[in-house]
Amino acid sequence: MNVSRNNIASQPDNSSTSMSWQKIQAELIRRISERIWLPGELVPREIELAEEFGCARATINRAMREMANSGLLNRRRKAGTRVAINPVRKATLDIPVIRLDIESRGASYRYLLLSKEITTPPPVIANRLMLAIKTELLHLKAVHFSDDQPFVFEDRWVNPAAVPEILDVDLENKSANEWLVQNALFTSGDISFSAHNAIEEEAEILGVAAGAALFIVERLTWLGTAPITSVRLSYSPGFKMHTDL
Amino acid sequence: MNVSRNNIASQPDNSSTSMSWQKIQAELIRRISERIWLPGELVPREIELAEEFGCARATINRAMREMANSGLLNRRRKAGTRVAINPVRKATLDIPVIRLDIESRGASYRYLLLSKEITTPPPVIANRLMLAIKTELLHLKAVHFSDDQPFVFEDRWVNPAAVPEILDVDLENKSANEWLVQNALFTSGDISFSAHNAIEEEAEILGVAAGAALFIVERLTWLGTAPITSVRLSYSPGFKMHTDL
DNA sequence: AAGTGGTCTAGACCACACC
DNA sequence: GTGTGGTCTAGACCACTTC
Repeated sequence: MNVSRNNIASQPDNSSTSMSWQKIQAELIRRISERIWLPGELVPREIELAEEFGCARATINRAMREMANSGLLNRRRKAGTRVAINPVRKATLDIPVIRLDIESRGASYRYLLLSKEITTPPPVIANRLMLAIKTELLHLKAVHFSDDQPFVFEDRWVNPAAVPEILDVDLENKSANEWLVQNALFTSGDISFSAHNAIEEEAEILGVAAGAALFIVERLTWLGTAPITSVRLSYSPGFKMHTDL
Repeated sequence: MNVSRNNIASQPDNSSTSMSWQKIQAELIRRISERIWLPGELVPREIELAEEFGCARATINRAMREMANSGLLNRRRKAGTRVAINPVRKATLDIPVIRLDIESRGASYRYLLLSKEITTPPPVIANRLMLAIKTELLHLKAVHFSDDQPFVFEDRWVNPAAVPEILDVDLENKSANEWLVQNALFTSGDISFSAHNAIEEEAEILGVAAGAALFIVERLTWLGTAPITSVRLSYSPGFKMHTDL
């Protein structure tokens, strides 16, 4: 049964391609951005739009569901779908392995383990990980170089109870960053970004003046209810984290 | 080799709920995180999984499509689906209106427009916006206060050709940030985050010492091929941008 | 109680990439 | 050519929320 799925005005007819939901989404976005549908306004029901576009309700649902995910629409059962009043744009940041991040910028990668010891963490770290203060953790410090320039200083605490294998890994040659990404999938975590004036240790390691503005990433990851690792990355001045919207 | 999880007939219960694709996704994630499916390994085809789970192929597709979006799987037509070798975790950052950001932290919001003029931008701004250097733009400087403390300094260039209405807006009382979010949906853009030592102007406006580490957000937005605005936000020391993974 | 979105199904066709 | 994922359909049932 061939479906003549071509009715919205005079679309130059990609009826041969299966881009229907994306075209519908583009049209809905147009109606919002051109203020044909105003912020806060109730938009037609899925069934009505399906009739208008001559497609199945599932196709409309796909288009609108993704718009709701990206913050453009608010949808509630029974209450219907409304144009978001404050369209919260969501930016998606990739959190890559540092080596790949550096190499993708066309630079050479080198890694140096500065220290590795098993010890009890300071209270602030224990609290973040929700572990007893006397719990012994693996404490690592390392530098990642880009074209032989210090690029990022890594200060990491790992909970061996969550990933015991890490105690046997040769961390001189493979960074904990990379090993953990490949071997310890986490189920949840959080990340924060901030700026911070370099303290002496950071300045010395990164080869910059004390007080230089460093871009700081702090990340905490969990496997179920077990904390895996807490890491603080200090990026050399000049670093920018970039993404498209 | 089939696994006969004897679930096809005797689904314990959740047949009453419609959580099927999410449950399937959770099971697939379990197989990856417990290394039943190894990184780089080809996983069964959609049809095979549909048979195994006793569901339609579309349900498997929904589960796996979202896993591919979040970087856990790599999918290619004909080549099949593989477990990602370097699971690039993606963090989703909300980019809210500054006022709402401050208020959601439980603080009071105040806004002060420092300057507003129509002028030609410096070359670096014109280049970023891909406009001729002599194009006249609206240049705004403003501060957003949180509990009467300077929170972020906003330095913005707006292209009136893209949003002529902004010339008539009372920007003393409503920030360009908020007006643009509500009135000038963009179709694409990019954003970058970095750290930067406060120069004198920033230090004075934010009430901090020169050289303090500031968290910088630079954002550029487009409506189709027309540049809308380029903005640089300098956050007071102590600011952290946070998200869950 | 009723209306709306969320999800599922069984089948179909197609685009794309590998052969 | 051929196999895999990407998408679409028409219909169905259900969950959630508001009435």
